[in-house]
Amino acid sequence: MYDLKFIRSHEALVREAIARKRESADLDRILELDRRRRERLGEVEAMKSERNRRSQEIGRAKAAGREVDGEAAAVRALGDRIQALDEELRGIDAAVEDLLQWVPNIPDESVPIGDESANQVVRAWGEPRREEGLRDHLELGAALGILDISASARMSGSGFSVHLGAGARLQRALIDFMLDFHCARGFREVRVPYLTRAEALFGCGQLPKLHEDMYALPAEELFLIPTAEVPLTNLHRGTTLFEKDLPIRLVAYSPCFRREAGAHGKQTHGLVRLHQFDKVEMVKLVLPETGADELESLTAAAEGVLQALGLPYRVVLLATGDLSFAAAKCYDLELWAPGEGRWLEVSSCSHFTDFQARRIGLRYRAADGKLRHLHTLNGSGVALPRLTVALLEHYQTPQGTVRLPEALAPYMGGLRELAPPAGGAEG
RNA sequence: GGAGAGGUGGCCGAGUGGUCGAAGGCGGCACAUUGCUAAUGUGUUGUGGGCUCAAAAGGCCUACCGCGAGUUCGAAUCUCGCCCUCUCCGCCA
Repeated sequence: MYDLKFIRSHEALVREAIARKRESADLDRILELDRRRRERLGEVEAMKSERNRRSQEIGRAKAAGREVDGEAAAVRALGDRIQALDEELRGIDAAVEDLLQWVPNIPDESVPIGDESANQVVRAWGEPRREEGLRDHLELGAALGILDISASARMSGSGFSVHLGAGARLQRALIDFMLDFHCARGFREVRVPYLTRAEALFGCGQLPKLHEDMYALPAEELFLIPTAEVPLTNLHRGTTLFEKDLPIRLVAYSPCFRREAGAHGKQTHGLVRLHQFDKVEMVKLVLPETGADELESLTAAAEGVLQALGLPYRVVLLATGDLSFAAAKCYDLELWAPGEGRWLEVSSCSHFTDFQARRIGLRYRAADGKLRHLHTLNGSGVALPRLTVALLEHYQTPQGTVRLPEALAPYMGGLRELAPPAGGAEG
């Protein structure tokens, strides 16, 4: 969130950002309210100054034994007028606050302008399999006895999944593998709450915009997290860090909960879009001047996972219209899913500049002694269900088995291949 | 869930109606001094907002002692609500 001072002095930039991100923040109204606010503020502060001065005089007069009733009554009247003005001011502040929440982050200069069609594939890795007759993950999962979507549907409805046997272990193995992978590269493992308050979500920019996508527990005033980004980014909420403590690189596993309101359709079958899914998430808190580089290395970290698993992917630089509300720049990582015959987004690596830091109250004391907001970044490293889709579909063999990447062997108890259950027994 | 205690500046910790943005200490910074990255001395050191200034510096004003209301001429200090922490009891994976 930007403050009024910034918006006042960067009006054109903000106006452009709103348009390019296809947001609808009412900048004119904000600027008008800002003018009114400063006008009123000047008045009320002058009156407060007077009240303070006269109150002190009353104190001195009383100490000297003089009578003060008349003056006290006069100051009281002044106080009443202050109260009325303050109330008006509070109203203006609240209105401005409401409007400010809808002002999006400004896209970085390197971000292509336009809608989804302006997204740029910046690089690709690996050879996508494109033969005919490849099975999709649902067929493979059923044949191998490791995935049962209808079982989850019976108890929870659509948008959930049940993994069985080696399939369940595969999920656990992937989580462990990814956590180890990132920890070995300087990220600190964190275990986080899966329920947070609205403030934490607001800080990340999930609220107010994505309210409809959130699972809420009204009785507790808590929300199920849509991603571990929320607890990780809020880890140091409201504190002042020292420059020497930065960068802070965090990684956490968490389940993620999303209502995905209105998202049901043909491209969401199987594990492609779920209400609950597992994800390993990275978050960085960094110095502003290193933000751009940190985004590149963050993206590289997520790519590292995919490379270690030998899965073909491509990196997409999102255009302004596709960029999320709080992001200034974002790379999506997409895995090739041969059975689906399409690319699936498994990671989103974003640089939020100081947008989240302002909302969360994340500052650091710079070497020159000044307080500044730091920069936040996050990236999936990576999301499990679609990774599973790509893995099953990519490593399927003509024999109906699925080979497992060598990197997972230690996490699978040495198992190197998923095979259909023998004699119809359960896997 | 019940009973009690408490939340003050980067940290520790005083402060129960006025001159308190807040003693003292630690830490930080500057200078001085000492035969050296130690010790000592002196000074300095919060944040947000508004106005002023071409800008910066500076200056003036205002707000902030967990959060929000209230009492009062005047609130860190009194009252109410909320949040959080700690201790004891209960419950519990």
